[in-house]
Amino acid sequence: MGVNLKEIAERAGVSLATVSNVVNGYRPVGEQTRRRVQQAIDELGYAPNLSARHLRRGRTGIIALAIPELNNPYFAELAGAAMREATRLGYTLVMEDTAADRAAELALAGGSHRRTIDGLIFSPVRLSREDVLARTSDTPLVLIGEGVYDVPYDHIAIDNIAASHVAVRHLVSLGRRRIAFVGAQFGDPEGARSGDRDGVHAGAREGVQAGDHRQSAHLRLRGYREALEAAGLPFDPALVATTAQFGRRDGLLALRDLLARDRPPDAVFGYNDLVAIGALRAIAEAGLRVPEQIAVIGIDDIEEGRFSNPTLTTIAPDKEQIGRLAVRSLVARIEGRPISPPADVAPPFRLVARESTLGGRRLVD
Amino acid sequence: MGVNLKEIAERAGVSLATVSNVVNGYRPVGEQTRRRVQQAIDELGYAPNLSARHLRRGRTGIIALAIPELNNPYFAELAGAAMREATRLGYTLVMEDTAADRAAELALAGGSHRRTIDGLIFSPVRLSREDVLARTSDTPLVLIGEGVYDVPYDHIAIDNIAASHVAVRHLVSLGRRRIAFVGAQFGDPEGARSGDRDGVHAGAREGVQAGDHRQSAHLRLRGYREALEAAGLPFDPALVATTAQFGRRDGLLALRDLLARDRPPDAVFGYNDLVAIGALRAIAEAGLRVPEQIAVIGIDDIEEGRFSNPTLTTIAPDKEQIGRLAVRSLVARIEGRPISPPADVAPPFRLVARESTLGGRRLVD
DNA sequence: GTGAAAGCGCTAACAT
DNA sequence: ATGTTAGCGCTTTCAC
Repeated sequence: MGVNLKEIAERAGVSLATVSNVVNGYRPVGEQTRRRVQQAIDELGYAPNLSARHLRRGRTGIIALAIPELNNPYFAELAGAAMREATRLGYTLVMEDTAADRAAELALAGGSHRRTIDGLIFSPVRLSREDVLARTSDTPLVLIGEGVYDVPYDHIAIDNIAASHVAVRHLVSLGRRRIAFVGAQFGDPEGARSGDRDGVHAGAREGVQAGDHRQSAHLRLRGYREALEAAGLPFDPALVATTAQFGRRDGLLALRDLLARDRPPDAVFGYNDLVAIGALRAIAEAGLRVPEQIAVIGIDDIEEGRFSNPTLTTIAPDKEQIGRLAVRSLVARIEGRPISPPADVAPPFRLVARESTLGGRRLVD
Repeated sequence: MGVNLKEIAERAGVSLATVSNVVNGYRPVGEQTRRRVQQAIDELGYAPNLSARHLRRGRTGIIALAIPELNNPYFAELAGAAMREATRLGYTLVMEDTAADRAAELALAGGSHRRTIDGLIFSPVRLSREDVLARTSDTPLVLIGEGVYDVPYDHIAIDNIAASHVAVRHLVSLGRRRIAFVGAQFGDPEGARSGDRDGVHAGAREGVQAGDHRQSAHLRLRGYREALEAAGLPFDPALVATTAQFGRRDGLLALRDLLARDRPPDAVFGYNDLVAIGALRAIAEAGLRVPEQIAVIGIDDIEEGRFSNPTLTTIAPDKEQIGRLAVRSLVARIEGRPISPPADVAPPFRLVARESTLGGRRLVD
C-alpha cells in the first residue's frame, strides 16, 4: 500500500509523532531530526495516506462546488479559479452539477452528502430564501450568485442592481429607448407542479411580486426598471421576456418572440452572456443588424463573447476573485477560524463595451 | 461525528459485521435480521464514513479526470458525462486542469497523486508516447483524446484520420480546392527549452516527421493530407497553419496570417471547434463572407457552434459515450475485473453540416 | 447465518 | 523536543 509513517520513523530512528510533526508542522522539531526525517521521506517517497488522516481528523479535505450547469462557460471559468484556490489551501474540490433541478438543489442544501464533504459552495437557482433558511445540515455553506439573498450564510455575488444600472445606462447613452430585458423568471413548471405556495404564474408581464422566490432575475430586472426610470424611460412589460432557463436557446427563443411583435425593441439586455448570444443569433436569423437596429448587452464576460460576431458587450464580474473568495470563506468556516458573522461580499465588475453595442468592426484584442 | 456502525449494531441487537453485511451485501444476511438492521439505519439516518471505509479498503473511491483546460467546452461537456457515470458507479470524480502544461502532465502521469486517487482518466496534450511508456506508477490509467497512441493503456478517441477524411471530403464536395488546415503543432516552446530530443522546429511547413511527438494534430493533419490526395488535390504546405494551442485566439491569429497571403484558402479545416470559431471571427474581421469566400469546419460539436454566426459545420463525436466508456474501463481496472488487455476504442462520430459550409440562413434547431 | 477482534495509517492527548 | 499510545469507523479474517 505504499510507504507509511512507521517506515519513515524507523528509517529515521524517531517516533511516529515526530515524523507526523515534520509533515504537519504542528509542533516544533529539532533541526537535525527534521533533516533526518525529511531525508527518509524523500528516499522512500512517502506521501501521507489521506483516508487515514481524514478518518482521524474527522474531516475529508474535500469541498464541493455545486453549480447549475458545468456547460455554462461562466461557471467553468469560475470553477477554475476555485479549484486553484482549493488546491492552494490543501483541499480537493469536487464539482456537483445540479442541472438547475430543484430536487437536486434541495438535497444538496439538506446535506445529502453527510460525511463526504467538509463544506459546500453553492450557486442555487431553484431554491427560495425559505428553503435555505429551513436548512438544518451543519456542513459549512457559502453561497454564490444571484439565487438567494438575505440568508445567514456567507454570500458572494456582484451587486446585480448596480450592474443592471450600468448595463441599461450604457444602452440609454447610445440613444436606445425600447430596451428589452430577456431572462425574467416566473415559477418554473416543476416548482409549480410540486406545490409551490407562491403565485407561480404571476410572471414578469405583471411585474415581479414580492413573494417571487426566483430572486436572481428579479434583481437584474429591478435594476433594469430603476435604470429606465432614472433615464426617464417608460417601463413596458411587453419588453420583458421570461425564459425557462438561462442558456443560448432561451435567448434565441425569447428574441424570436420579441421580434415577431409590432414594435420590436431597439436594444436587448440579456440576463447573462449566453442569453445575449442566443439573442444575437435570433437577430441574425431575422436579418436585422446589430447594433444598428438592435444593440445587445449581457453579463458574465465569457470568452465566447470576445470572439462572437459581433463581439458581445458585457458586464464583467471578477470571476477570479469570486472563486477565490468563496473557497477562502468556506475554508475559514470549516477550520473554525472566523469569528465574523456571515458576510455579503460584492466583488467588483466593469463594463466591457464591444461591437454589439458600439458597432463598427474592431479587431479582437 | 454522526451515526456509526456500532450504534446501528446496538440498536438492532446484532454485531458490527452483520450491519456491515447489510450495507455492503458481501455475505448473505437473514431476512428478519436484515429488516431490523435496515430499520435502525433508517431511524438513525446512518451513512457510512467514507474515510474509514477507504482506509480499510485501501482505496479512496476518487477518480480524477485530467484535462488540458476546463474552459474548453468540449471538455466541460465530456466531464459532465464522466461525472454522471462515476456517480452511478459509486465513485467521486475530481477534475484536474493541467493547463496544457508539460510539467503538470508529467507529474500526473508519474503518479504525483500517490494514494489520493484510485485511478486517472487523462487527456494529455504535451506528453510523448515515450513519456507514457516510461510511466512507472501503478495507478490505473485510461487515456482519452488524440494526445498519445499505441501505448499499453485503455485508450478512447474517435478515429481522427477517418474524421478528417469526412471533414475534407465534405469541403471538397462543395467545390473547395484550397483547403487550409489550422492547428498543426510543432514542438511547443517549453518542450524545446526543456531539451526535447526531437527536431522541434521541424514544423508542419516541412511536413510532420515520424518522430514528432505531438500526435494529436499529426493524425488530423494526416487525414487531411490523405483526403486531399484521394480527391486529387495538391498538398500545399503554405495552407497548413501551426498554432501554439487550440483555442479561439489561436484560430484567429492563424487566419489573420493566412488571409494576409497572396492566395488565401477557400476553406478552413480547424483542429477543433474553438479554432474554427476563431477562424470565423478573423474572416469576419477581414470582411470576407462565410462560406461564399471561405468555408469553415471544425471538430467537437460544442454547443457554441450551434449558435454562432454563421453556425458552424463540425464533426460530432459521441461525447456522452466517450465519458461513459472512460469511466467504465477505469473502474473495471481499479476493481480488478478486466482480464482483457488494454483496448483502443473508437466511438462513433458524424458530420453535422451547418451554415459555415452550406451557407444560407437556417433557423437554429 | 452470525459474532469477535484485528488492524488499515494517522493525529493528538498525555507522557517524559 | 521527543516518545507512547489510544482510538477514528470500517472491513474482513477466523471462529462458531
